[in-house]
Amino acid sequence: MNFSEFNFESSLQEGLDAMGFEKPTPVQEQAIPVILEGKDIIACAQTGTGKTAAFILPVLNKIAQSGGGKLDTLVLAPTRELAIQIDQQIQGFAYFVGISSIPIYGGGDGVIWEQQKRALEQGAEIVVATPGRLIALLAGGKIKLDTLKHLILDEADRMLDMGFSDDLLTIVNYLPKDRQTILFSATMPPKIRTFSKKLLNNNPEEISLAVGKTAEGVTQSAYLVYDAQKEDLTRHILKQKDYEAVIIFASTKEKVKSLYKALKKDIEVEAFHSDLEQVEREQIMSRFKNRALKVLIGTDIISRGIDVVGIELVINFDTPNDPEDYVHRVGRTARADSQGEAITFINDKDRHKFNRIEALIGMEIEKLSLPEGYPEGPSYGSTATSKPRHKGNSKHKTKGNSQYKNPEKAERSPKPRARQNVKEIPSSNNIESKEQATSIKPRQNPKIERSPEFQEKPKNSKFGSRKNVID
DNA sequence: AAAAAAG
Repeated sequence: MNFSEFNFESSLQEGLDAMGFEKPTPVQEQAIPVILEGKDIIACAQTGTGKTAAFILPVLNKIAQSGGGKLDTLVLAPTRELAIQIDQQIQGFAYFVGISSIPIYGGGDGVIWEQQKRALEQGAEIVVATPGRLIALLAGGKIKLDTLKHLILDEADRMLDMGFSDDLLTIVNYLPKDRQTILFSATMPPKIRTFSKKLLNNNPEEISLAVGKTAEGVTQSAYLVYDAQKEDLTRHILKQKDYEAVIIFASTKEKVKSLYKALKKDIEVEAFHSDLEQVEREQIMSRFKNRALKVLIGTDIISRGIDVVGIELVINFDTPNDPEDYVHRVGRTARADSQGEAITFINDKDRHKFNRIEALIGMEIEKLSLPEGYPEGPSYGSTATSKPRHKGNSKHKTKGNSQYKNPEKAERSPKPRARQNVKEIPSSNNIESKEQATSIKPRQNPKIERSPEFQEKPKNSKFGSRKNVID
């Protein structure tokens, strides 16, 4: 299969040639003909599969055929970063067909707001938006969507999880009934099905690609640790290699902030979460994408979709609450067939969460022994307060990052251990006392200082020779 | 149970 078989307009095909796009990914191969036909579509596909190109290429082709000049397509995304990124990718393709796209999202201190208003006045065929700001614009009559032909919902499951259901219905009320609706979702829970009935026409085409799978190029492993050991272990891991691009995920904004404060003393890191100013978010993301920043600590705001080429290591400082989030976090690495590493910290309370993750991805992830000199972490198969639990899922092991691998521990089936009743690390333990000392330090101002050299604009991806697996 | 998104 080759892109040329879709019979795109010559300008679009030339663009694809110029960008080095030859073979469509599976989701592109399945979705593009359906969208070209004009049918509504529900596509179950994960990030990293080339989703953006899958929906935008056929849409661009249709706009090019119609001559453009009118607002034609609305793309909705759950986070601002995702909206920005989708817009940039669209611009990369749209350039070749003389079509324009603008991003619409909140935050930004009025500056971004002004830019967005100006862009809207100039007009564009495609708008990529987060729901809140778009509704504000619609309500204020600043944007008209009555010429719209295509509605695309990206990460629909996430948007519903985030409580956007009502917002989406509000937006849809502003749209013509006679339109094509394209829904992408990483998962297909009943909630999405019910919801899609409200937005899509009677007989949408459904396509589904492998879901809940982590990329093959990712070496996954985990440590059983006490919370007090996590920070030190993070430092240890970061020292093992001269990593160029690492994301550390923590489960709350407060955890992200406190880990940031602790690590920034001797490592150049930034924190990424929704409490930051939008300009800071964009600057940090830009630095990270440009490799000016090597280590980023973030909440799940950056777990989905964010495409940074060449992330070598993902550390799950906290076990993700939602098994789907594990797949998404880990999916930040090993993109576009590259290699990557994912290490998850599991504390005593997170064991059941991790079991659910292993069930979702259908394999057991190797539990590594803590490095030399570290006190023993919690045991996996039992808790201090309950009877030892059997761990049924003794499936095949993943290949290990054998750096700290203790074969004896990795291979044996978990069983109650001599130390299993130790609830916390003994107070004589060095790590424990050191960690506690850091954790009771007074809060610092969460505002981040920026030096002027980091004020550069995001890199334009327009002419980048990016592969078609970005989304 | 927490994350994000409109001020």
